[in-house]
Amino acid sequence: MDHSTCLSTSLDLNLNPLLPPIDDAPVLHSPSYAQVQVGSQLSPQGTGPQLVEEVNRVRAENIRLTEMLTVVCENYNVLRRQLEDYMSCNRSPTPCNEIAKKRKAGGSNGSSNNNLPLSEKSESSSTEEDFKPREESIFKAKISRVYARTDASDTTLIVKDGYQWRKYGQKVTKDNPSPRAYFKCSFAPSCPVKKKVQRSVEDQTVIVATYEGEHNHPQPCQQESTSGSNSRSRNMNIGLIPCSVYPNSSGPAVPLDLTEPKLISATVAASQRINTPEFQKFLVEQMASSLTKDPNFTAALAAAISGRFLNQNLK
DNA sequence: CGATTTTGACCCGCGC
DNA sequence: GCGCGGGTCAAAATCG
Repeated sequence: MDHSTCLSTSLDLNLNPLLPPIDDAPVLHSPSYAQVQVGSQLSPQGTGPQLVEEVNRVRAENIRLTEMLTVVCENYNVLRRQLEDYMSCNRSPTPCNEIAKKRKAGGSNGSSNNNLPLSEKSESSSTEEDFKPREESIFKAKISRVYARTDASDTTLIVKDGYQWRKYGQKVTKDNPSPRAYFKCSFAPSCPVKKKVQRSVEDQTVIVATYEGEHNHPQPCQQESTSGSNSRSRNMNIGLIPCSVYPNSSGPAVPLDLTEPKLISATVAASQRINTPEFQKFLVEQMASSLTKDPNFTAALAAAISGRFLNQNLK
């Protein structure tokens, strides 16, 4: 993605040149915005040295903002390359270990660790040492939370993450009246991933899905495989849409865009998806959204654009 | 009939 | 040692 693309498509500030200057804009204490107000109130007849000086200042501001945008886009490209590098580094099919998973030493089935799937048997052996340099970051990725908003009337605990799950238990926990559902990946025992799904205490329309472990296989689900209300595919959920991620930032582990657990746990699928136009567009939108939420940036950009309009009018 | 879900029972860690 | 609570098992039920 080049800079021009970024600049031309992503910054939807709703600035319409046909519209008159916004007078009821929120109070901004940015000096740039103050300059716009001064400039926009100048009458065409005001052609003194003061006006020339003002125009020059706005031009300089415009140039400065253009440079800022260039820097922002360059930073974006750098971050994107780093993300791609990270994805490719984690493309190894070796499943990562589950955190501190304690299997019963002698369970009711009398089994020992010999019954553990291969991915778990390696847990305490060399694998742990092999990944020691990156141990901390990987372990943080082992348990992740996804917040999905659903209908309050929807009683199903479904989080659309693209993987197929098999429910193996349900419990009502002490701190939450809503039942907690326990799922295993349908590829178990070869895939050790589990997830717990429960409605949020604060907001019943929000489902909190806690993932443990990482999938060692790509997403099995295809769109056409889930047609109808087949109960056996009820957990074969397709495509966690970014907007379904809980946007509230008050939570301790709100996954946003690139740290979204699905992307981390399914690095293979993610690394393929990152090159799709949809993902690129999503990244650009996220970037634009972050920028436009910054009042200083918005004010400065508005000043630059207004200055350009003013500049054109004076020509 | 096989795959999946449901749900009560059981296991086990932890705090007291 | 005991009770509590979260997590898991497994038989029965359900579904297509």
